Amino acid sequence: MALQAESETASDGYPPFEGAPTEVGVDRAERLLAGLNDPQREAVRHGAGPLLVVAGAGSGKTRVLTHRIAYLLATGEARPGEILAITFTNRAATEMRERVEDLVGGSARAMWLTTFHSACARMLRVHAEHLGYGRSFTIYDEADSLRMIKRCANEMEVDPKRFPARAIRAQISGAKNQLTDAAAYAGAQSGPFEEVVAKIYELYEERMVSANAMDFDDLLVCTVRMMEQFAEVRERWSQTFRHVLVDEYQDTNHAQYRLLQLLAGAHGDLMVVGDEDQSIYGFRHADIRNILDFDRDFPEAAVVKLEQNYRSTQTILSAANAVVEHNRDRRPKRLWTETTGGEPVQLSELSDEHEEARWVAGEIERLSSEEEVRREDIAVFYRTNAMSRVLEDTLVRFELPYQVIGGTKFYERAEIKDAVAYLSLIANPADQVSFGRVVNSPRRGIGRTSQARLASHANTTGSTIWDVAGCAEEVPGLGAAAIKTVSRFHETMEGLRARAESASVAELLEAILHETGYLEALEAERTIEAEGRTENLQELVGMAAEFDSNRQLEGEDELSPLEEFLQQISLYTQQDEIRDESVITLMTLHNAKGLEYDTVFIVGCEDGAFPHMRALEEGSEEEERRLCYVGMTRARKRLYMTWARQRRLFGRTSHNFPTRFAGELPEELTKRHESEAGRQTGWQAAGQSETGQPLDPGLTLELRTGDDIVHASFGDGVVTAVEPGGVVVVRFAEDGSERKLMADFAPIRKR
DNA sequence: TCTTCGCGGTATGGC
DNA sequence: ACCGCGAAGA
Repeated sequence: MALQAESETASDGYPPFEGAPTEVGVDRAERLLAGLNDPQREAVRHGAGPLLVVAGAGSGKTRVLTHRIAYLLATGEARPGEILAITFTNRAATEMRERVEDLVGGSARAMWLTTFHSACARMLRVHAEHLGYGRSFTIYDEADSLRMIKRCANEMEVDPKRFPARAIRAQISGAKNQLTDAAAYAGAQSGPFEEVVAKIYELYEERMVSANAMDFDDLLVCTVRMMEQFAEVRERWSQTFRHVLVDEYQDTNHAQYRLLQLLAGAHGDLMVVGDEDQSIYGFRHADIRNILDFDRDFPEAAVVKLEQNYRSTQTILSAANAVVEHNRDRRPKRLWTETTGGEPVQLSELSDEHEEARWVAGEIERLSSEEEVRREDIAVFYRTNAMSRVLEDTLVRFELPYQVIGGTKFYERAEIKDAVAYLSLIANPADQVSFGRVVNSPRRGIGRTSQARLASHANTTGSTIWDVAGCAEEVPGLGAAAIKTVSRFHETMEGLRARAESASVAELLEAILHETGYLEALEAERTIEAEGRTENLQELVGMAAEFDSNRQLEGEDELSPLEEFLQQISLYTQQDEIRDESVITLMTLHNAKGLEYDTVFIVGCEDGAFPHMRALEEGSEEEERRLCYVGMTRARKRLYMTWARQRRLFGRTSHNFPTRFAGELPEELTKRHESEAGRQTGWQAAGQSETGQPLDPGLTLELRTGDDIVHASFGDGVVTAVEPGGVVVVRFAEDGSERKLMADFAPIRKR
């Protein structure tokens, strides 16, 4: 087991080769198969046609993907430029590239080893004109797109209270991922909300084209549309990419599915790797049916199952299996490993989030001193980012170094967004949202009203916001002072734009920060926060400089350096964060996918938090369970799950019961632990009344508004509301507090 | 017309 | 804890 797991990251030791079908190549092909188990080998050697690899957690799927790529080259079935391998995150793409390079050397450069979104962006740059876009379109992140939605809603005089922009955006995003365009959506509308969305959808599309901007969904949707409408474009790419490989197929949505059909439909050389038990992106419109129905969509598809796990102990695997087997949407599958036994899964009950954090920190200290566990082999996972706060505070007090992956992202900081917006505006003068972001930042006295006039003039005349700013005196209603400042701003930006032709990205960025007065305004603030912002901006300049120097080496001709830099950072999020060595890692469960650690803590294992209430309301209990499965299977040797009876979140205290998934752990694989403080307060385990007798779940299900109940700890109360997901709201007589309880689990009784 | 201040509502997950 | 909004002051 150790042998294979270790060699995964190491080079296989062969010199690089260029994939010609020579005798040496054949020899190499054989050697590529040497370290693989039978199903892995079958997947790597698979001939032409569709292939589904159902790869359980830790079964070596990246190994199969990379070895298959190398194998295709070694046998001469593919040349490097014919390979398109798609992952979901940049992190996964980077890892794949490194490992392919280890196997085949420099020829990996000619391959597209990338994410769906950046592959689409790259293809769209080439053909943007087909869809009415310019090739230097800006990519809007969620916040940018939300701003645009708000503008549209405002313009349409939609009441933001009745129809929140976020809800509208979500609805439009959902439609796009189903490849439903504005016209089709309008035709199918069925209520006041949908009517509003239909109107805004149409205007939004229009405004996005005028701003020469695409949101994340557009990248996929536009690529699909382009290939559907222009046969020559489709043929060009499907002929280029004779071999398409997709990682994490269970997370594809409908648009991505359609894209793969268009790309690989003709030749059918499509290999998808995935695991329905790890499908955790339903909220992003991922469709688990894609993987479950793959062999129906592609009747001639071969299916290979990888069930041997090279990561975890049998105890951890059995526990994870036991949990996920409660799901219905899955193929029968059981992970196994050659190593038997292992430490039991430890389930700990703590009184509140502080005690939980102290307990985790204490256990980490104990592991480091008694068992010589290294800190970099330890990770703590939580369901929501907000839970990292208390953990961080506690780790600081314990003087345990840690890093947080995700959370507040570098690129979401206001000053970074401002700087990037300046760059975007220079690359794409039509970009209304970026213009709106920077025109009054630093403060120039161009407020809401003036901005609205500029935007409205641009929309009515059909010219770009940049050109409107260039002749501000023509804008109706704009005051004399505003005309002056806008013109000055336009002049400054024109100068910077001219500079962009020759300057490097870092030079341009520095010039922007100085000449627009941005840095000056920050310095004038004389606060600690402003200092931090300045440092962040310096960091960004440093990143640009690094980009510039790397680029001179690589040299890609399709895009200008500025455009490429912008594309990179708009499609890049926290996963490329510098991974610190020798510290404990904190992250959300979603972020944990694809990673592994010797020791894993999953904190906040409480019903309502995990599974999350919102998820339960949406009917995604199975997805939450998969998330649990993903978290558990990250652990190599030791797995801890903790829950807190009380937790303060967003200023409210919730009273909790352990996650339902804990109840699905086999007793013989679990070790339960309850804190001292826990015993003092005398609470009972979930699902039991004050007498220790389990409550009849059927009884609690019948609760209605107005029912009088008795709670084991809070005493008498009255049901004030019954919510979806088995939740009841109870107002207690003793202190007048209102609490949400899980009817099936709370120690309550009808009176 | 712009800015600042205080209020209330809202709060999963991430390319 | 954060944002957007309205009111009030400059």
